[in-house]
Amino acid sequence: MCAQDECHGPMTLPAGAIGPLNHAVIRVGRLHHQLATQLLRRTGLFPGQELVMMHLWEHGPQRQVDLIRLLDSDAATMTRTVARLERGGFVRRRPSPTDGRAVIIEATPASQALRGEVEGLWPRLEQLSTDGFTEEQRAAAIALLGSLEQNLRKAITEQAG
Amino acid sequence: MCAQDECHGPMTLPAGAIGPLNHAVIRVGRLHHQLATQLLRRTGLFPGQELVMMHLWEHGPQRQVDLIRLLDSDAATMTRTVARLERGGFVRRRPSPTDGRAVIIEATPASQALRGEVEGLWPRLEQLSTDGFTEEQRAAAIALLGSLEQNLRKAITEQAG
DNA sequence: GCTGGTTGCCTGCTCGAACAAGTATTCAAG
DNA sequence: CTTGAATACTTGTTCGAGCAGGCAACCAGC
Repeated sequence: MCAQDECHGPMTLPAGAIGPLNHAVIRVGRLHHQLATQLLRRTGLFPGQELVMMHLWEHGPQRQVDLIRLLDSDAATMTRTVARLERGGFVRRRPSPTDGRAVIIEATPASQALRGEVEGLWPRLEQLSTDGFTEEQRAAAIALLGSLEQNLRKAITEQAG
Repeated sequence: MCAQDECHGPMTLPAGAIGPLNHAVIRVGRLHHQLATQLLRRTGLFPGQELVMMHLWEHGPQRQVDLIRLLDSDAATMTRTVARLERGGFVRRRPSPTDGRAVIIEATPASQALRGEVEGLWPRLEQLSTDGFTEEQRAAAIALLGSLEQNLRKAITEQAG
C-alpha cells in the first residue's frame, strides 16, 4: 500500500524529543503501511502495485504518464513498477498508435483473478483501523487528517517554491 | 471507456475505491515524510539518520543492537545507516571492550554542530502541520492518531500471531 | 574441556522513493 | 521547413525497508 507512498521509515524515537504529533503521524503511517503490506502479500503484489492495478481494472488501458499523475508518483518509479508487474504477468505494454513517445499499459486477463481480493483489502483495512469508532469519530478522523494534509501540502509547496 | 489512448482527461483518484480514511492516512504519512526530508536536507542527513544521531547525542555511545531496539528498526538497515553516517563523519565505530561481537557507536564532536538544527526541526514540523489549529484540535489530532495506532497495532499482532 | 543454542553483526537480494541525466518524439513558433 | 521547447519514457544513482542466510563471539548445559 502505501500507495507508494507512505513509505516512510520506521524508526520512532522518544515521543518527547520529536513531539507527540510527529510521533503519532510517523507511527500511524508506518503501521498502516505494514498492515496493508501484510494483507497484500497473499496476492503476490507489493505496496504501490495494487493501486496501479486497481486503476487499470477500473479505467482500462492507460499511458504511463496518466498513471503517474493519478497516483502522484514518479516517472522513474512507475517505469520500474510497471516493469515488475509485466514480469509478474499482471500487465502488458504496447506502444501507442498515435504517439510514438507513449506506452499503453493494460491489465492482463489473468490479473482479473486478483481483482476481488485486492479490492476487498481496503474496506477491511479501514474497518480494522477504526475498530470501536463511532460514525462521528470516523468522520472526525477523516476531517482531521484532511486538515493535516492541507497544511503539509502548503508547507511543502512553500518550501519548494 | 477510454479504451484507446485518448484518455487524457482528469483522472479520478482511487480515493473512492480505497476508502477515504486509507486515502487520508496514506497521504498524510507521505507528505509528512516528504516535508521532514526537505527540512532535513540542509543538515546533510537522510530520514532515519537523524533519529540515530538524536539518540546518540542524548544517551551517549550505544551498541548497534541498542539503537535497533530503541528505534524499532532492523539490524541490516542499521548496519547500513551507521556505515553512511560514518562515511559522513557524523559517527565513529569502535569495538566493545567487553563483548567481542558488539560494536559501539558514538557521535563525533563534529556532529555536535548539527544538533541544534536537527532538534529544532521537529517543533517546526509540528507547527507547520497544525497551522491554524486550536489547542483543542491539536490535542484531538494526537488522541485520534493514538486510537488509530492502537487499532492498527492490534490488527497487526493478530495477523502475525 | 565440549556441545548446542543465542546474540551481534554483516551481506545478499528485492522492493519503493526521489533526483539527475539522457533519448526520442511531438508540437508550436518563426 | 527549421529551430527550440515541451513531453514521454528510460536508466543510473543513492537512500531506507524488509527478509533470508551466514559467520563469529558469547553462554548455557554437561
